[in-house]
Amino acid sequence: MEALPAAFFDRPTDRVARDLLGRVLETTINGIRCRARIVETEAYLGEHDPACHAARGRTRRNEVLYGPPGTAYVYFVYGMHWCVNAVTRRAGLPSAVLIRAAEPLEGVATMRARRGFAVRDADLTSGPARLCQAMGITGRHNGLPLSGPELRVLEGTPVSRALVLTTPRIGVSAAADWPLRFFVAGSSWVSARAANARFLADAQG
DNA sequence: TAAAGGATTTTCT
DNA sequence: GAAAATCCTTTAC
Repeated sequence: MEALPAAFFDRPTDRVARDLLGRVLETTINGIRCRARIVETEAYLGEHDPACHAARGRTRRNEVLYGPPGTAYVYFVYGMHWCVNAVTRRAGLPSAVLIRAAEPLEGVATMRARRGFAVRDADLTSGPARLCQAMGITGRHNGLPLSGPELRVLEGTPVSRALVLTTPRIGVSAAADWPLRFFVAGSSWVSARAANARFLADAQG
């Protein structure tokens, strides 16, 4: 399977987020290969998007967002978790797609070991920080191309149907009421947050 | 089964 | 000093 070219990511961010569903995230760390099929993404559009890390301009933390498309933006949150993004659009335009959940395909035993053997299968990779922990992605990978030896996004098989959720933030600080843009494939491996948003969307008709 | 609170540290005000 | 693109455990119903 081929890695997606940088040109794939040099497009409007919401389109990249939609098109990443069904693609395959691959890590090869210490010679151990893990693969997972992406089932949930989230688009962060740029400096004008208050949810985006670049909303308040360029800082040391977010400078990778301003770099070329097709690189990994890996950041640390809540004092303990890593999350991985694919940087989109040309250098100077700070936007990215957060990879929120995936379905384990290969290297599942390693994922289980990294996550702790007590976790249930359904919790292995169903969240942005869970996914990074299972795949072995850390700050070491920040700024690396997504077609490198350790970290890649492969062609996979794009999904024909997807759910697009534009929702208020759920379960985070109450003051933040700007919309988030989730893209979800039909899968049982989505995060609790997307499942909740999906439920709310259904409930509202 | 849902809701609430803690963990833990970087980042920016 | 406060908040953060989260996860996990505990507590209550």
